[in-house]
Amino acid sequence: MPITPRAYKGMRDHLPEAMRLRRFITDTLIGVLERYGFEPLSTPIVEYSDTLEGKIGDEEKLLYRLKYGDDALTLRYDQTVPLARVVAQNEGKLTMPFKRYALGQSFRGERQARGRYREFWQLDADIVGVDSPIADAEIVAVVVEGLRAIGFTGAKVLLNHREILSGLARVAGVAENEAGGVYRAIDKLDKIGNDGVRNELLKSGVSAEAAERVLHFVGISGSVDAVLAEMESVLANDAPALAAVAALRTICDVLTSFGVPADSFTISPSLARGLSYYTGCVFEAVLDSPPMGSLLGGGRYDNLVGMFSKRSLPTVGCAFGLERLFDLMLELNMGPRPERTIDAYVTLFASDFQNESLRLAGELRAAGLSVLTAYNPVKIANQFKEADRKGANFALVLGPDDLAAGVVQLKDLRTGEQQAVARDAIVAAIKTAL
RNA sequence: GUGGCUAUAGCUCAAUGGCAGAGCGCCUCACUGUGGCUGAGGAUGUUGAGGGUUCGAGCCCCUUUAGCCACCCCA
Repeated sequence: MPITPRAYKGMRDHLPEAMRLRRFITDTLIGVLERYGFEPLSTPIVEYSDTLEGKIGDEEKLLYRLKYGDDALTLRYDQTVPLARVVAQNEGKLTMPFKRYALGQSFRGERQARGRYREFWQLDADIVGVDSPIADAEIVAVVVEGLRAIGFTGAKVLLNHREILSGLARVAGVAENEAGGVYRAIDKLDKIGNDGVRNELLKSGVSAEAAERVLHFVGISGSVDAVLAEMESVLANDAPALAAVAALRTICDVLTSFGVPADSFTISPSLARGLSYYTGCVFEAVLDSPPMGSLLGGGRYDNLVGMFSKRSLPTVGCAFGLERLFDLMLELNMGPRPERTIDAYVTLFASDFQNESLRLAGELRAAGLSVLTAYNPVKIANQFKEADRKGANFALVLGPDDLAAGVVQLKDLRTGEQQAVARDAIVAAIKTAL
């Protein structure tokens, strides 16, 4: 009795057509990262459980646990904790600052929702071991450039800073234990509007007066310079928050120096992005048009990567979530058009001549072309049909007449034009016609 | 975690409780050395799974699985 074939819930197969788009996304992004000097890193999908435990609080029930003999193992749920482990384990071999990118899947047993899967691929980029705002700016630049390179030309990065939020809470007179509720509330500003945020603030116990101060602050808008200046005047007496404003100013200056377009980044006082482990700047990439939610996020977390190390390892990074980018690009019909990926399809005329055809295929492959051959000398029309469907640019025929004449029939499947090409000139003919 | 919606051919979807269909795709032929276009023909279903009501269930009821949407939460 055959069982019903099905992929495990929350996990997906990617057929060749989908994989071509996914490869386009990751190849393009990696190209950008390598221009910024990021180096590739790969770590195992499985870690000892004690490496991952205790890092994400009550989310631990989402972890996939494995047992192999006496080994307690866990599938990684992100690529940041493994980064911390590998950095600590190889301190002598890595020169700081360490700029690495890592492409791979992570696993969380979450209930499925739009854009959220139990197996998800991310391309993480982090700069470890330096607290310079230049590093923050590099990460933001990579995000802008990367998103635009894969086709999100309207992508924009919203910037804020953890210490500015803390300073806001202090200046507005919000009790320390209410600050979390404030961050959660203001992060929804775009979604629920001013009144919605006010309700949430009051509901979480913030005084009406403090709520109004918070609302005024998150309403600050305008050019980068104007927003930063206004923030400074509101935060006038809060030294850590003022330092954070200065850091944001430097980041924006550096972005401008890098040539990052001014319309691709802005300061957003309402951006909170969770709170968990960010310690410095935080950012989020959004789409202006069409208006979509967050594309990806990132920021500075100075206490995370050093957790297995004696040294302090300030880190800034981001993670391109492949699932979200992929789903969006499919939905918006983005990405390169399906293209022909096979250079040549060599037909088999008859078993008697198949060695000649296969020898020809071998020569084409040796010349660097991607080549398919027929496997059975079925009716030639069907072989042409298959060549077309597989996306071959050319179909080649070596029949008895051609062998006698010392030629190969070369048909361009894109134009329908066919010519007889001398057997020893065939590689050159294909290469020039490609 | 809460609430709602959906599941029918490979795909997108129809079908008053009464013979399971269409479009696209697929296969064959027109065309025994030439794909796409056109025309003619053909195949395809345990109606997600399990149970129940009924003379009779794709349709109604229960259970289950999976997916989608909103909320919650959030790397």
